[in-house]
Amino acid sequence: MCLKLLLSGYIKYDCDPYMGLNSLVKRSCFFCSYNNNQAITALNMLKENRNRFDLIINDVYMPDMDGFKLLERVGLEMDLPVIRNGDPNLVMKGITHGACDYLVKPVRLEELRNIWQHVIRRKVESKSQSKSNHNHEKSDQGNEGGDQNENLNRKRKDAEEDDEENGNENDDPTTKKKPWIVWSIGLHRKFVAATNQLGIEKAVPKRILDLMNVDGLARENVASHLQVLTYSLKKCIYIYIYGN
DNA sequence: TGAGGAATAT
DNA sequence: AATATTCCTC
Repeated sequence: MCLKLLLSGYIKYDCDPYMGLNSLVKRSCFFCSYNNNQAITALNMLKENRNRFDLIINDVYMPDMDGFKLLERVGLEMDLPVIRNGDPNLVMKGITHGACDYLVKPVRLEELRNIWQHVIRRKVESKSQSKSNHNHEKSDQGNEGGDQNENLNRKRKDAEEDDEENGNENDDPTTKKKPWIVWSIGLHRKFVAATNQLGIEKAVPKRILDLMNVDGLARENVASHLQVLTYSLKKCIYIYIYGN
């Protein structure tokens, strides 16, 4: 059995090894399609391939549409499980809007396996209802009867917030060494906010840097980050169009 | 000169 | 892998 998963959201932070989700997806035998970080694209993909996806994981933060709007429309027009992936503080809002589960990054293999089981069961049930039951071939992990019945409380404490503002107390002008910038979630959010505000045309390192207004951040840092994101985006679009 | 961006290095 | 640095172009 092959499940189709639509990952929708900011590419790097949802799909790439930075968060470990990509490798987990592969290890879980998902077939995975990506789209870019535009909710409207995700919606179009879903409409064109109504029966192509079994599961949707989408991110809370999407620039062109309120991510919750996507959630509502998917829930109204299609019968698909949607999993939110993002800010734990928005979990309740996601659930009231129709999400059936949520993930908090970084995602662990165990969590993804539970979802996998859940989706398999749902798929098998619907198939056996419409027709005589099929035998599904092996599922990779035996995973004895763990009750995965709607465990909606899956909270994980991650000290992922709070990042920049790391004082750099010793900003001694004589010995200025460039700090190693870590693109934490918070810093990345600033980047995304600045990028969205600028628009695709004007989102160049200098302007992004100015808007972010982060102490110690250099234009080169933003340029490097931007390059990686752009590369990831292209790669994911390529995979979506041409396959792996 | 300075900036953007691909290539390359760490 | 994640980020920095180099290098070429405009």
